[in-house]
Amino acid sequence: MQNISLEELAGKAKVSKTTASLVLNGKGDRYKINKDTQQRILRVAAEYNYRPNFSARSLTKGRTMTIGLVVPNIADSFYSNIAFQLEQQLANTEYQLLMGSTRENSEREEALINTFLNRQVDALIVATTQKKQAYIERIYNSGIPVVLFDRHYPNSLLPHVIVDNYRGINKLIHHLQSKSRTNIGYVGLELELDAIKERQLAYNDWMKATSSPDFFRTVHYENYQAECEGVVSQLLQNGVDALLFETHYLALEGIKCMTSKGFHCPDDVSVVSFGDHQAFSVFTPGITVVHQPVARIAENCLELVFEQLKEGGLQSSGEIILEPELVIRNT
Amino acid sequence: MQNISLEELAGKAKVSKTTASLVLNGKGDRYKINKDTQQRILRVAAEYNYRPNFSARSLTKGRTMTIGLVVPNIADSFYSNIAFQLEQQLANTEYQLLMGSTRENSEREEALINTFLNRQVDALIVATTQKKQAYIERIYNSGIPVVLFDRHYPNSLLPHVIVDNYRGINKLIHHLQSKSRTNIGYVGLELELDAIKERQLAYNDWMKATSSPDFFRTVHYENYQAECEGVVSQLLQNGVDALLFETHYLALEGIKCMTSKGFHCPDDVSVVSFGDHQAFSVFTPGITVVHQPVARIAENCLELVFEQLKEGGLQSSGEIILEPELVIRNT
DNA sequence: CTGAAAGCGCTTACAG
DNA sequence: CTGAAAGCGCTTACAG
Repeated sequence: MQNISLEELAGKAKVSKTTASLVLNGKGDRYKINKDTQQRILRVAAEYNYRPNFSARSLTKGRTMTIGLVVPNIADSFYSNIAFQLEQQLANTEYQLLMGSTRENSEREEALINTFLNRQVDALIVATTQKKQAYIERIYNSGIPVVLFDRHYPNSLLPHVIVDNYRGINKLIHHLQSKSRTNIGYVGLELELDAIKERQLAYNDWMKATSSPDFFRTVHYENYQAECEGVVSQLLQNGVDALLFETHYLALEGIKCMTSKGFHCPDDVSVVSFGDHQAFSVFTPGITVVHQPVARIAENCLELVFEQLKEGGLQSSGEIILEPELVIRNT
Repeated sequence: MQNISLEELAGKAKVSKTTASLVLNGKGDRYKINKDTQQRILRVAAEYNYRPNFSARSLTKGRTMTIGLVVPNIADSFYSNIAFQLEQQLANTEYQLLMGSTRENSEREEALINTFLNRQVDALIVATTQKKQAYIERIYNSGIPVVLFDRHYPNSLLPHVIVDNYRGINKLIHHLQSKSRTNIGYVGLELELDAIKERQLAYNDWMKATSSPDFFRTVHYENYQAECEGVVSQLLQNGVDALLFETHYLALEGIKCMTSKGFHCPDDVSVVSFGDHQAFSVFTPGITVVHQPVARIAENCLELVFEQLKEGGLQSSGEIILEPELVIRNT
């Protein structure tokens, strides 16, 4: 098990480091190394369980075969699913994922990216706090592949894969209307994120267009549990007949509050959510949601990464907008 | 942004690489480098945004400051929470996490560990499929720090932090009994894991001791959703008044089936789960669970890692058994 | 077909 | 107080 070096390996196989290295890297045939010699080298390598030193290889090749993943919270089911997908799709490549959570803190985001850069990751996939545009652009412009997902910077050339947030909310509202709900409460987050703003805009546009009552409410990310409770009970008193949650964890919190107050879903008030969650198909009634295509998002992120890693660099526009899909359940 | 090397940096600061390296690594005072010289070096470093090449440093120091985390599934809330905790607790250290999912496939586990080892991770934290004892022991014995969590190998010296599975199930059963439930159905997994066996043993011991009817059932990991449905509806027909699920995702699936069949919880049948889930406090009624102390598990894993990394190596027994905590909700 | 040698970018004895 | 030099373990032109 104890690592032997290329040099020792070469010694035992009675060849030079060059030859050993060539063979071990599958270039034996190309360099017309004797079959016997090749066999010998391979045998010795197997026998001593030779592990090429990754740091040394990275140093000479200038690549670490590592991709840095930065998300707000890896314990959040959306991001952990993205991580899982990325990892699975990367499983048959040489790439590995290094990851970290920002907890929506932009300082932590910068520190994390910085750490990853210090480690010479070959690319960065980040769900940004959207407060580090200049910093990330500087990195991107210095030649390091970057792809943003879930959140992006409008008016920026940074490659990104996002979901059509506006349409997502629209779909939810239309669905609710088809169920004859008109007093639709909206529970969102107080965050400076474009993805969030888009969702809120969709609701507000609808509200104005239909002259619906203003049941638009937001809570703070850091204290969403407590605030959500307050907002929901207030909305309930105001007589909403539907509650639209901007994100899955708000919906979870909201449902908790609703049922604790004895309100029934969907009879009293219908609940829908932007973003799915394992629990939503388990609840009775099942919660209708707009689903974010996790596997597709991961796939597209990697496509953009590899496109940048390739010779000519990014060829496409670098913008991928996915359609969120309405999953109709019982609400 | 373009990286400059130590050599260039030294050139610009008009010192040798040695001096620059010393100062940059905070050893300036120890080596009594002139204050002025130090200032100059630091200034140049800042000006050119010097990033020491991590691969080069790893190569010379023989350490990568990287810990490999191997779990069955990073999208599983239990493991993603562990990952989050590890990452947060590691945030003020130089260590980073590299992670991968085995999907309970032991071949994939070996491949993953192998990849991590190729990358010279400094330590391994793994929730093993429990089919790779010899392989992992060989690694451990070769001097690489390893800590197992969630699953371990009984009769092995591999350091591990686990939960008292037997007691966990016991607590759940006692709780159910205190609610006067006697026909307790058990839904578990068909997996060769000690953690699982312990849970099942606890149920079976209780069953025999109390001459309770045999409502012990298992499903296959790969097809648990479909099979769970079958098992649960059968148990329901058999007239159980309580359902004990061996793990959170089985409970989720079971509840779905139960409610779809019109059974009410806890009136008709009370549901409890080994392992908590975000949804369980949202459901009405709240699901009583035995909670796995995620933060403590992560903390203890790191303690064992660092103990092994330290000079003398492991001093403690290397076995940490945590108590699962009963969280009583409405069931 | 195969080897000697340079180089990747650091750190750290060793000198002075 | 500071520098020249060796060495970490690879890869890859360059020779022959």
